[in-house]
Amino acid sequence: MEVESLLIDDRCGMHIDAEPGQTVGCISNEGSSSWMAQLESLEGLSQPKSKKVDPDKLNGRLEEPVPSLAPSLRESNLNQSGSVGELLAGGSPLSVTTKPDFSILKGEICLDNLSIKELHETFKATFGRETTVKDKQWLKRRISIGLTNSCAVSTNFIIKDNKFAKKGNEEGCNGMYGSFAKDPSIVNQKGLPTCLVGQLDYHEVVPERRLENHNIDDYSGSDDHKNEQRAAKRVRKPTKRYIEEFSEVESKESSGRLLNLAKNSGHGLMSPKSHVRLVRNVSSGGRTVVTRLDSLGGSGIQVPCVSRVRRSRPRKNFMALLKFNPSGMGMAATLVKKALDDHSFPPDDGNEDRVLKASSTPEHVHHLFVGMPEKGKQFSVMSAVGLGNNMEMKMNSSGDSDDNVVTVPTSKGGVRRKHHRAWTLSEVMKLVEGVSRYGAGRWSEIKRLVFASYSYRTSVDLKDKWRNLLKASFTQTPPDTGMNSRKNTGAMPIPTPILLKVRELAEMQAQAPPNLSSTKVAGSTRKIVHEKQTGFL
DNA sequence: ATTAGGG
DNA sequence: CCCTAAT
Repeated sequence: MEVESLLIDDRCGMHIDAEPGQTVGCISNEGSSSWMAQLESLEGLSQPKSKKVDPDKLNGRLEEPVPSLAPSLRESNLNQSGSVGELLAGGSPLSVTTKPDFSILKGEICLDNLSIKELHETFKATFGRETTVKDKQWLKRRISIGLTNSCAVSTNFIIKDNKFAKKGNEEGCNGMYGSFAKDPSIVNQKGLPTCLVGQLDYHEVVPERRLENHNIDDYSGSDDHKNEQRAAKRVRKPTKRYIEEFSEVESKESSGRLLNLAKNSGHGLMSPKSHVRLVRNVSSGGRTVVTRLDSLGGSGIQVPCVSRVRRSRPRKNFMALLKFNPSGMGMAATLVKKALDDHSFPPDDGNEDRVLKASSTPEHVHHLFVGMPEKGKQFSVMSAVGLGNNMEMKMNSSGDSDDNVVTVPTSKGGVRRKHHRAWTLSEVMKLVEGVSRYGAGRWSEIKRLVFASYSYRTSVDLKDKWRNLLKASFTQTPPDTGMNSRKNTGAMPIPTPILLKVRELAEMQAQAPPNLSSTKVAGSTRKIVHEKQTGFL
């Protein structure tokens, strides 16, 4: 934390002196030339009098620093590993995969003043990938770290006692790297400056690491973790609830990406872009687990991304079986149940926020047979591959309480169930209309005829909603029951006219409850009901 | 499979 | 919304 704030401060302070439009902080790791260019430009930058450096000049001066820097490196045995010398001298392996567009990062780098959107842009410029995180603190921190690790630890900074400090202007590269060499605490076994090591890890310029699927987002890596811990406090493992929640949100925003991932990973053809943006973890089993960078606690950690699918109730008989042998099944039963919950695909649910479902398609699904000694039977359940990987986490992480009821905090204080779908006004109106047409109670009818397209509304839902509407209509319409407007529920208050209509229907149907006898005898229930109601409409 | 009602 | 009993 110290380091971070220090960095930000420095950056801000430093930037005040800098001319706008000037790249600050040696941002680019695009290639050797730019790297050196940045060093050079920074030299100028640190001097208040320096004016905007025009690109041409920069290029013209490119040659100069290289020779001067290289010798100094040799002297400080930094090039023992070879790669470092290469890295700094040219042909840098840096950013082989990642090609951030640092051009965006001109001028304003004082992260504190940036809006979320700007931070996003900066983030993209820094890491070459998008982010959906809206946490300003996190963004700033991440960008800060990114820039630092990138190569910002340039001529303007030296590292001393694990802390960054601004360096005098004309010290030159010698001084900088000299200090590295002199301070053993910041030089690792290979003699690499720790900041550079971090840089390597961070941008996975080392081929082997890339093969291990470490990438920008992967902070679970041990090495990265060490670096990370220095800047951010530890955070607890994400809970199941958190994971699910975030996954759902994310799935809406990046479902395309995820789909892309699923598709590409199967063919082993990841587009460069998606490679940068997505986090793919291929476990030893060869299973693909989608993970994502998370902002939990402000430090990036990798969190399994559970594909959200609208759950449907397990088959009744299945539940019955579970009940028959709740203890015998033990863990297995629970696991199976969870599998059902998370990976059963309803036949309908045609629209909205279900896109993700495609990413956990049957190919990733296999049948799991669970023996039932008592019954001498077997039954199969759907279980997604990869579930096993998450299973332990899913089970354990929910150690705190967890009654299997996933709730989500609302904008206000309260919490609400996970799979809640707020009733829209149009839905309510349709409901009312349906009731008026077919009568309250005929919910399967209404569902079929009016809510055919709303797959997520079951007849029971309609019924429940109607019940609520009734309550509301009799409650609220009179000059605001007792106190005015109950705490403004946050949910849309349902227009009074509709409520009135509801009450009308209710009162009317209370008087003339659908007498099955007559309707059945008459054989034209609908007509009767309809006629009665139209009179009031 | 539907409904009604309680939770 | 979920769950269950009663149809």
